[in-house]
Amino acid sequence: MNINHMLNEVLVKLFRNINIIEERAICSGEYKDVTANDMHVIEAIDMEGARNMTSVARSLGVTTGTLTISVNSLVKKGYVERVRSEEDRRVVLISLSEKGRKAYLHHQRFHEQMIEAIVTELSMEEQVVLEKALVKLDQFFHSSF
Amino acid sequence: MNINHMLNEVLVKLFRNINIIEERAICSGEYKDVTANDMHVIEAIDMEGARNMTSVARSLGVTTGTLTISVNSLVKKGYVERVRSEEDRRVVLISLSEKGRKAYLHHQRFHEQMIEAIVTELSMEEQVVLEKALVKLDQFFHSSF
DNA sequence: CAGGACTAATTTGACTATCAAATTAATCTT
DNA sequence: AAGATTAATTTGATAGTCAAATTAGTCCTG
Repeated sequence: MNINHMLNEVLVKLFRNINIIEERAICSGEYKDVTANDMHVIEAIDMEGARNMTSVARSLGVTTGTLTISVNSLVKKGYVERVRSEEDRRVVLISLSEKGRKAYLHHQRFHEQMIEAIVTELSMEEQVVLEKALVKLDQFFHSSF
Repeated sequence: MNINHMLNEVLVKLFRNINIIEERAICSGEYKDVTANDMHVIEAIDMEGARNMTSVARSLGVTTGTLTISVNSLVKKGYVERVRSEEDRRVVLISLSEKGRKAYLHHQRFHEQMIEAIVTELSMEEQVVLEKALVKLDQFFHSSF
């Protein structure tokens, strides 16, 4: 089996399962009520400061209407706080609650474990090659779409 | 910035955007009515022969109920054909129509271009390293979930 | 400074994807 | 032939998504 087939196979598998995999990782902890989508929103809001709906929606690549629904549920579950801006009362600022910040950090550990599992047993030179390949993949996506 | 952080960043980006990216690739062609999910079903049915619902559902990791809905829509759009098995009349065999096979091949080209973009400019030694890293990634997913 | 244009967010209506559980229909077993 | 099993579909519920309509607030211009 050549490298192209290998790569294709692994990438196809990732394409198909990446959400399922991440969902399982997210739900396997103490944060059973957090969906993969919820976690993406939590990651986008980020640890520090409060962001308005439009900018978070844009960085997630969804409409603000969609984000409103997601945030409704995250507020109800207690991960996110909603505050109307004082400067411009049209604007809604969203930020992570204490529980939200904890969930965020919990998920970061999943990412760290994943990276650890991959780079462990790879030499420095090999790590550099992997990085190079991933950057190429990223460029491919940016150039094509 | 160290290698772990870079790897994490690229992987997180992939995790977040991989479906959006593939969806755009699928819809950007002449097959505007094919969703990413539709394409996964088409890939699972495969070019040759007819497969029954249960086995396709299993290889997709969804329930047969879910697959029934997906196949309803694919049949309506003309990508998939449904035939009751003669040997066992409980069984439904699904296969790609001519249009379905064309869509499948069209999507394969996207995969090939992607692989090409990654492998190009990597030496043989580097390709071997990349393969090793991807096997690790795959193992991580299998062992953890 | 009032009316109109614009902007931010939410709501609404529609659709896709998903599951578990109930149902239907066919086959196998004893 | 009855009961158990199996394959697929249907049903009822939920999440995520968009486009378009709506609501509410701000800005601009005559």
